[in-house]
Amino acid sequence: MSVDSKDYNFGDIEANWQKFWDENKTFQAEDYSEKPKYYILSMYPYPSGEGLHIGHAINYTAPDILARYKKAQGFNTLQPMGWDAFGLPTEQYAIKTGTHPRLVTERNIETFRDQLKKVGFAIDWDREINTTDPGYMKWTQWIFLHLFKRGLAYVSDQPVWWCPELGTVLANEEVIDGLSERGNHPVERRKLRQWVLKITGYAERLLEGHKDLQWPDSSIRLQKNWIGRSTGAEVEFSLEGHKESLRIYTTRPDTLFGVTYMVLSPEHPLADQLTTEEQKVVVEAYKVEAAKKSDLERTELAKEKTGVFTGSFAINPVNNEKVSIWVADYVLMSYGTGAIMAVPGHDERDYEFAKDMKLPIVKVIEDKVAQSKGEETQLPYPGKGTMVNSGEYSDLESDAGKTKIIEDLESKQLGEASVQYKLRDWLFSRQRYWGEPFPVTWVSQEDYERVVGNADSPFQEFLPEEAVTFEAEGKLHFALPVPKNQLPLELPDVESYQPIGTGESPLAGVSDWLEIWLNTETGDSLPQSAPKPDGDNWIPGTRETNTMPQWAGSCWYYLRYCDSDNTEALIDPKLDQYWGVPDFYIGGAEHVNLHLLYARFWHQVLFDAGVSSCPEPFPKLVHQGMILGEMEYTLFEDADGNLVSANSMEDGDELNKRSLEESEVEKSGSDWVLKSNPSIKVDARSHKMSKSRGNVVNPDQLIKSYGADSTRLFLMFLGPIEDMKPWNTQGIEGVSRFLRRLWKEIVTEDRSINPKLTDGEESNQEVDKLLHESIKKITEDIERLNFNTVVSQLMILLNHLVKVESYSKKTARIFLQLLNPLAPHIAEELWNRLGGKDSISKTTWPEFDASKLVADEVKIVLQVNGKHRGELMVSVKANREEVEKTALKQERVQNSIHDKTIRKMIYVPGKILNIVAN
RNA sequence: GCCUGGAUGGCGGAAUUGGUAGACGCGCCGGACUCAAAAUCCGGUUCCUUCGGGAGUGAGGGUUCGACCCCCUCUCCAGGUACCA
Repeated sequence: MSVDSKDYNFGDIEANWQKFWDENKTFQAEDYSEKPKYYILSMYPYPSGEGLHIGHAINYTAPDILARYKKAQGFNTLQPMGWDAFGLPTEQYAIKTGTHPRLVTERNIETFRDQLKKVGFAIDWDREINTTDPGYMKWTQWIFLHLFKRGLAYVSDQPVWWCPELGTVLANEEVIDGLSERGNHPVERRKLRQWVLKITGYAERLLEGHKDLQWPDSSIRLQKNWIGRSTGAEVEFSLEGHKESLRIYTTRPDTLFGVTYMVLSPEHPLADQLTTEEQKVVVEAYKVEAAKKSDLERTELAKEKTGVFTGSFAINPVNNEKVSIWVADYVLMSYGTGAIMAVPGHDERDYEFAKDMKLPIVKVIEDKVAQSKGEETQLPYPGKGTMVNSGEYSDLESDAGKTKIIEDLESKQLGEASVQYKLRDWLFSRQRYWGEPFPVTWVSQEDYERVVGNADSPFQEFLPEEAVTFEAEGKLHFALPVPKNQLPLELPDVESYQPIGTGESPLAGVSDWLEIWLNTETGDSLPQSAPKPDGDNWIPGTRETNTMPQWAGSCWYYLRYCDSDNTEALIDPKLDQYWGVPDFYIGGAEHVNLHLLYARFWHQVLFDAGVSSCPEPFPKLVHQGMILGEMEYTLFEDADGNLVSANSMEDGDELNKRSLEESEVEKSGSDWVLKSNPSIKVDARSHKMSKSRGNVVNPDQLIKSYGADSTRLFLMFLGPIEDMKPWNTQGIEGVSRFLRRLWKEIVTEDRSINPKLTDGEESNQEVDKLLHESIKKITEDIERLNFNTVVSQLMILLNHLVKVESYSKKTARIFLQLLNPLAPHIAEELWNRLGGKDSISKTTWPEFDASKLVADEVKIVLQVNGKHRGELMVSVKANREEVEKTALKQERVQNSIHDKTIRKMIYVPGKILNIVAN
């Protein structure tokens, strides 16, 4: 099995063992194995045309080490791989080149798979999935139907981000500062028919579920903030001269006495009614202006508050005071009730607005901290405190007052406690071709009711309690689910993937697919271009033209790996019982508020539907840090060619940048300066790898020059997996040298095994001790994912082995087992040459022998007043008195204490003796 | 603004419970081998020093016999988020 070579010929060795693993299915996960299961998952890649990135390599190497280690520990490990293959870049490439996206996708996957195999991952390739595969898509659509049936999917004509350049609508998350996340094109508001998923219905569950998750605290906090639960009250304000009342949401009912005006969002339904004749022109103009304003302008730094008076007044329910009602765009329609009570004394935004509009400001909360210092409460004071100027509630503390006011309002039916979330429902449709079609047919009300009335029809399974409808040109359309027997609903082949410009997807132009005759008995369909078949079971229908966003497929892919070929069910319940959900999930922290939240939502629905037996999809989550490009040094020049120090730049300065070589700069204090002119500071930092910056490191190139093992080792040696760390190509020499040294230590010039390796047990005690220390440390470090120190320890061990006269083959084999998770190819090869049968990947992880770790002597560090003053080797049995006596005789200790009196001595057995003297 | 992380030699990083700061590696310096170079091997490498020592983990203070580690204040960097009432 081994390669016939006297040198460390990593190219042949790696190809040989990769083939071996493939052919022997070494890393196949076994369904229903007796062994305990361990399911390791990494976020699957989007197979872009650019191929594998060094970030992918590091992302997949860490879990691969864990997978190989767990396998050696006796687990039935599952490490799968798949493709998140729907998506915009592929579609855009198709538009540009006229190639079918399916073809582009296949090609890209081919490349990615080859590249991943060349890194040598212990993946069970038999379970590979592809979100664009109809056999996969079927179940994505099936899950959508579950959401549909449960009333969690609805259609809404709503303003969405429309990107003219991309010809599509984007989700809030895909718009950053008014520009598209992909491509940085400007976006604008446009109203379009959209599918929306009611993720807000699961907000509470999503928060509750957090308590059982082993996630980084910061990620939990991020999701918590994103969901943004707040508690307060909804309060009714009656309106002067109107029957209706105005409902507002506040988190601070304790400030009700401080209300001096009210604000409606410009889109508020009562805005028109409340506008008096005299104010009509002003309010109308303001509303038009606000509607035109993009969110880009709303989020612009200059947050000057604007607004206009409606001419109407509201009555404060707690004190019957009359307050003016305004319209202002600092109040959002999409949060709370779209209207607020303004308390300028205790809210910064209201304060700012009140100042500008010269509205009254009242203090109703006393800042106790200021008070205790004898100072006045500074307004606006948004904190809690003692209520003042609040009638019968005065002198109560904020929290107590809050509770009491809510109670009183509730008893008078003027308000009630209320919980609000920042989280919005999930805009779930895209106007694209390359995505999952919605399994929905639009039919007339009459036809819909007929289907509903037919208890035997295959449509029944997914009919919602309340019909999903939308109105267009005065006609109401009803959403009929595509029955399970008709899934998957596949994409039609089209000539052009170009957006048709109306905002609708290219599918809207494919009439043979779009307009159908639908059989209400069987669910079958025919294009309307064909004559209508006989019988009144055939009704006309129109398919949904939106497609699902890329998130859809990734919301549940981890379940499919457990049963990737099942055509009858998403997952066999028995396999769900066996594999459950991943025991370990790793991926970028940037997915916390999107993919990870969406997937949790879907999973909870699938749990409710009985598809999964686990309440949460990802019980343990780890993020890997980004790899930055190599350190770059930048020099700045002004327009006249004068050098400018990096720290003295102003924002508005127009400066030319020039890249410098490392040899042109040096460090001075904490700054980097120009060698030729040390008064000029240069900018020194690592940047995110990007094509445009030209600092992308290609893993193929590294593997070609150094081998997959060196590459893997180096990626891990770079630093802790969760940290962001800069790349440094030179550094790979170190680990490469280490593997070459290892090779030469075991294989001699004539291809035989180095004669210094002996048969039988290890007879060198020092070697044995270090070996067992290494087993212990490496085992613990892998468990803690500290792979960088695993590499260090292996280096320390090898350095020692190289130095000693001889050691046993047994020791060498254990070394290879410890190395195997990180550098599996060379480990397999040398294992084999040392006479190992089969594959090292099938061997059991070595255990350390604690008895080998104890030494006869220990080193005691001597300190005087906490300062290092030498060290002492003493027997482990030495008692305190002996150590103290010997220590005091030491010359360096004597020198430091001779003119002082010893006050006390602190002794930590086996570690330290600190003599306190003055 | 708010919420998270983080800051240790020229560089990446180590120090697991408060106990020798700088493991391991890169780079650099010196040496061996070589006609020479590469590769390899050996030694050195935080700073200052009168060679006794002294200083030192972003800055300043505190707790402690003893602090990279705990507490307070501040600076800078990175990420997230932002009129959410």
